[in-house]
Amino acid sequence: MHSQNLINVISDALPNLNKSESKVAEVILSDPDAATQSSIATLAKRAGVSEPSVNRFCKRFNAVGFPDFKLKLAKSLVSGIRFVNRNVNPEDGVTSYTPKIIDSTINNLALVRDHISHSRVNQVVDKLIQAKRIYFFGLGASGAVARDAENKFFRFNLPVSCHDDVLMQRMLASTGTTGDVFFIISHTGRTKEIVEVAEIARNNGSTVIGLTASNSPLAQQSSVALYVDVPENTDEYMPMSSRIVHLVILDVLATGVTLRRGPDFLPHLAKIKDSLKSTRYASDS
Amino acid sequence: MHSQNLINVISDALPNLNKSESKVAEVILSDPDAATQSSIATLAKRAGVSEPSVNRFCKRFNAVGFPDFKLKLAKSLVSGIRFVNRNVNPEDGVTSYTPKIIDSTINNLALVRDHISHSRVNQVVDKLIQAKRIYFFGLGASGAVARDAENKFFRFNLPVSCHDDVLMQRMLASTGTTGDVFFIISHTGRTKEIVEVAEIARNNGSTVIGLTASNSPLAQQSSVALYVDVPENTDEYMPMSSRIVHLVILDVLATGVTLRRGPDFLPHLAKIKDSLKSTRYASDS
DNA sequence: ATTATACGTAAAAAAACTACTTAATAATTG
DNA sequence: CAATTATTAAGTAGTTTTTTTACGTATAAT
Repeated sequence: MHSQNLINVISDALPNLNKSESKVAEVILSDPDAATQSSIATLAKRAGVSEPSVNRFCKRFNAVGFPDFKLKLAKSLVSGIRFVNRNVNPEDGVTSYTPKIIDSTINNLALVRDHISHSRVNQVVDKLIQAKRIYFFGLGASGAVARDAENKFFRFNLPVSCHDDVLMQRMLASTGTTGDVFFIISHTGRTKEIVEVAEIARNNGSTVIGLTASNSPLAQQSSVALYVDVPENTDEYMPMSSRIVHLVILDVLATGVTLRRGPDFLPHLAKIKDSLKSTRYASDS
Repeated sequence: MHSQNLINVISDALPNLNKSESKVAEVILSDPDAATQSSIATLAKRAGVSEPSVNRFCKRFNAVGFPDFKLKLAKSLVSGIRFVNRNVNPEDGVTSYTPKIIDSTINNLALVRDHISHSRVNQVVDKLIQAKRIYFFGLGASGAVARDAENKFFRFNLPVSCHDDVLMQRMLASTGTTGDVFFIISHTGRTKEIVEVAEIARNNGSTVIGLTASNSPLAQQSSVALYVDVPENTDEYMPMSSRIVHLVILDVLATGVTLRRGPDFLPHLAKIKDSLKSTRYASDS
């Protein structure tokens, strides 16, 4: 898998290490940040081992040598530290909670960037390209995401609509046919109503795309599912950021569709953009 | 300023660098990842400068020396913010456009994190706390943002609504009074209709909060304006990401309000969360 | 013309690595 | 079961690479 955290890898391997290697591991784990800044000699001395032992240690963990190891260690420190200990707490002022929330969102996006299945994205783009009609469904916060998606996809000259009303969703799903794509957005993927809607749509031969958590009932009911597993918020002050990840994935999909349509399609997009010009005050730049 | 990303720092400093320094900067920016893995000699050669020049370059950017610089560079690469001189182009496949779009979004978020005015955020939180009623207004893509905001803020036990219909907005603005807060979201801040609505609301003694571009007519009409200046997309394939930035800022504001309300308010939020439980399939974990 | 700044050369210092040796442990056989 | 032999682990010393420093030259600015 993509860049596993080096620190975790080391502490996992701890029991399988031999004497001097575990000494080195101990020192590194006790203060990883210091390790990234010390020379091989310093580290060897602190661990009470020889320099080549440290070097061998590095190579065991798939590094080219000591400097390369330090680099990898430093990298895993950044992503690690930002996850831990960056929760919002009641004492925080604007200066702390503002960057914390933004950083947490950034982190989630970075996670998705590294873990999303490109082949799945491609499959979804395929389905969207072939669609005769697209429905975007979501409830609550995902309703707003569906709304945004509608606003993006209508540009493709396709019948597109979005619905956040359970009854409407159910009725549309039951009248769907082959060629219809139901794009269903749900953070948990466990809302009964929405899973049922997915099932109804599928039974009618429509394509169901699920943007949701892996291993969720919705993911199982989907023809193609895009997994977004944003770490659960243990922190009550931290806002839910799966919405944002969903939006960005829809951006990715829209781009995929645009690219597939080819350069002949660009003038159409430009026309839509221009249509807004007269509604605006001229820019002073 | 908040721990600015080293890569951004370098590209910001680019115009102030002298000949050989800018050569070094060019090489590093063109492929930062490669830079972290090369020796000072390799880098110097590639930049066409001497080794001490590279060393001086490092020190200029507050590093102890070359190795330390490489470390810091590596760290800033992970923190998510990759250097995005990388536009989407027609030849891109999923594997390229997916990370490009996500990276660009991350980049914009990092920019806002580093440039947003904390005192303004505080002022807006003040206004929201004092509000007797909040209206979220937006058109087009910002309509979806307003929708999301409504979904977030209704939890505060306040009359909250969102509107993306110009006529509705106009009527509500004209009936607004002191104690009403009109939260107006607009990427450009130049849409005539929405600027007029802001003016009407203000003339009636309501508070107008603008989430929009600086130096825009809407910003001028607002009681308090939060500036979001996302760099213009020269690239036609790159989606507009100000929406996402707006959403995250609304997350920040909601958190600000929650914190201001104090811990007594948490049970209320928990109750809302619990109310959804029965609508879901049990989690298998 | 003089001073300051920018850049490079060359040599010294530091750091990292390699090859080789010794020690410790495990396995095998008399 | 002890002794010998493999086998693995760790260390020493020396080599190579890398980085830094000190100094000198060139170029630009005053």
